[in-house]
Amino acid sequence: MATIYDVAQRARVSPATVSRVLNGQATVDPGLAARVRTAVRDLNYRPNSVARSLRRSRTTLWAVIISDVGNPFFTALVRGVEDVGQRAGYSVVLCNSDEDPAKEARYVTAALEDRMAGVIISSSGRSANVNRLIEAGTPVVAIDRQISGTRVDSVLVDNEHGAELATAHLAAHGYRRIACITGPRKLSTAAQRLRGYQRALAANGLAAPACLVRHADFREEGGYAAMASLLDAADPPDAVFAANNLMTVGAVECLVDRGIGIPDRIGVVGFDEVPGARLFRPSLTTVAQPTYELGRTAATLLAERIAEPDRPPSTITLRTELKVRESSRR
Amino acid sequence: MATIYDVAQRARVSPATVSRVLNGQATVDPGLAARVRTAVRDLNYRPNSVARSLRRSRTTLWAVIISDVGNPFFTALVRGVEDVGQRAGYSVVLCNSDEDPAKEARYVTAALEDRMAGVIISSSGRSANVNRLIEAGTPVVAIDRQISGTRVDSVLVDNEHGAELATAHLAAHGYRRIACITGPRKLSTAAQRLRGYQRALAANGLAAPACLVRHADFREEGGYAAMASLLDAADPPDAVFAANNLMTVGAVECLVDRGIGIPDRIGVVGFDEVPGARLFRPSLTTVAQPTYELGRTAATLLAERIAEPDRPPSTITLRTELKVRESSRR
DNA sequence: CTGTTAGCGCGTTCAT
DNA sequence: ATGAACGCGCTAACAG
Repeated sequence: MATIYDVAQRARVSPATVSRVLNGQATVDPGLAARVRTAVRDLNYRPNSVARSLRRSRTTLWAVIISDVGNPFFTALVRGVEDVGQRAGYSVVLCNSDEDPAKEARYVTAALEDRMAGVIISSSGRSANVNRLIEAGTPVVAIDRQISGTRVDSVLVDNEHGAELATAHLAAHGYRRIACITGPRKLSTAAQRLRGYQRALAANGLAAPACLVRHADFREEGGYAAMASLLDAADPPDAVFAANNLMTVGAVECLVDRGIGIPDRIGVVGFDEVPGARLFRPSLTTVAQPTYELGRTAATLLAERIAEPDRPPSTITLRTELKVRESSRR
Repeated sequence: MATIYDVAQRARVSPATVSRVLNGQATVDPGLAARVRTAVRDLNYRPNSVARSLRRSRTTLWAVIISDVGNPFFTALVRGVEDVGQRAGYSVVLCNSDEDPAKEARYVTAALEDRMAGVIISSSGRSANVNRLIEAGTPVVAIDRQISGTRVDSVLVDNEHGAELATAHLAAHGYRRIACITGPRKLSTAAQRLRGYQRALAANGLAAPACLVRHADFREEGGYAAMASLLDAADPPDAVFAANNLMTVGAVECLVDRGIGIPDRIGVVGFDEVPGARLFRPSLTTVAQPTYELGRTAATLLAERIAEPDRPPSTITLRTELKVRESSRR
């Protein structure tokens, strides 16, 4: 593949002039510039961005580390990141950690070695990986999940408030034994949504026995198993709040399999919009998150931090919205 | 950030020795190797893979260019690519073209400039972009969609056969006016699935009037509109074969909105598994594709081509499977 | 087995 | 406004 020297030779100028024409910084004689552009076209020249990155000591790559590419929540988010990133001249490397801290660590290592311009991460728990990036001076933005004990730009949603609204809504519709299927203990989102649930119960004078709470894995299977376990308990619930989209699907599947009517025998509210929800009857009440916006915001924050590395970290919290549909009204 | 010279100085060896220890090619005196490893740890040294790539004239990045990150078909595929790629030492850059040839062209340019080690592409129609890659000597694998007029490694599924099975199945269950909602004319998958549909009709002695065929956009909205258009026609169908997953969802939504019973008034079969299908009653009959395997196979092929650039291109066709469920039996 | 040297392709001084 | 020379960090070739 042609190099800048080949172009220079063909255009009878120096490589420096070619570089100037291509990057449009300094002024170049129009005649020479035209010769250069012709030579570029003739040789089908593409600048080598590896050499460029080495010379400039910076790349145009962002890593987005998420825990599940199969979850529409994350793909919507990635789409938001990508749209903003591409506009700012960055390519996005999608890294799927599968909720596995070891895999996440490998991606962080790769981001470090590739000298990525920035990282957006929805971390699977511990702050160690994020700290490695910060120590190396790599711009980072935490998205969706909070990093405890580390000051870092973050884009979150009002998890506690959303969960509280969802639970209060169930209480307002006469449900009394409201269960909660939340996520892994280590994840901030799971903890915050559980807290919102508990606060709503307290505010409505309802008991919040531990036997109505399940910690699952934020996946469909986990939601199914948790729902089954709640139903098999001594005193089953009459409503359930599931703390993410896939677990909501699992829980509903379990109810359908057992022929338990929604919303009559059991009311259901899920956190985050559910894939395929439109096909399901009754339609599902959910706490909607601005997923695409989440990605856009994180990308914007990352671009700003790259431009201004020393400014203090900021946290942006986006609002959720309760979408009342049929699954929660009896 | 520390360089290989910093490490060499601290370990009192030459940079070349550090390189040898890190890459494990040549043999190095155990004592020196230990000193190097200590220095690496002390300085928290990370090799600069930009410099390495420049020196070696090759990178460890693959681009996967797909048309819709929001479609579970593509995310499953990407997951397969990524799993194989990571094992072979490659990171995967996910590029979402949104079915837009211009956006696809930009990603191809980026892949070229970044000297990516390889590209896996589900191209949105024309072969021009793929040809640019081939001319530049970049290893390419076409996935899901065939590239016409260009010899290139390809991983496809037996679209025509799958569509034929689906349509024949509807005919066998007594449906007589079977419609087809297929994709954009330019896409090989759309054309092949349409041909399979037509062949099955012919084999079963059924007419195949053009008024029963719709070309939509492979998205939910398109499926919905196409279904509506079929229902509003003079002589509506009693069954429909939808040529991809999202259009199936759209078509079913349309039927639900209009209160048209499935499978009694209209039988439904979709190509590719449908997101959220498990929640839907009646359950949907589909032509299942080995999506994850598709990705794995393409990645394997790409790795092989990188190792052996001059071997003749091969095409691998994976099998689909008809999953008979409730939506097609009356 | 180890060190010295050169160069991957580019952008950026510094002269002119 | 243009060109010559250097070096980003690394690894491969060669010498010792």
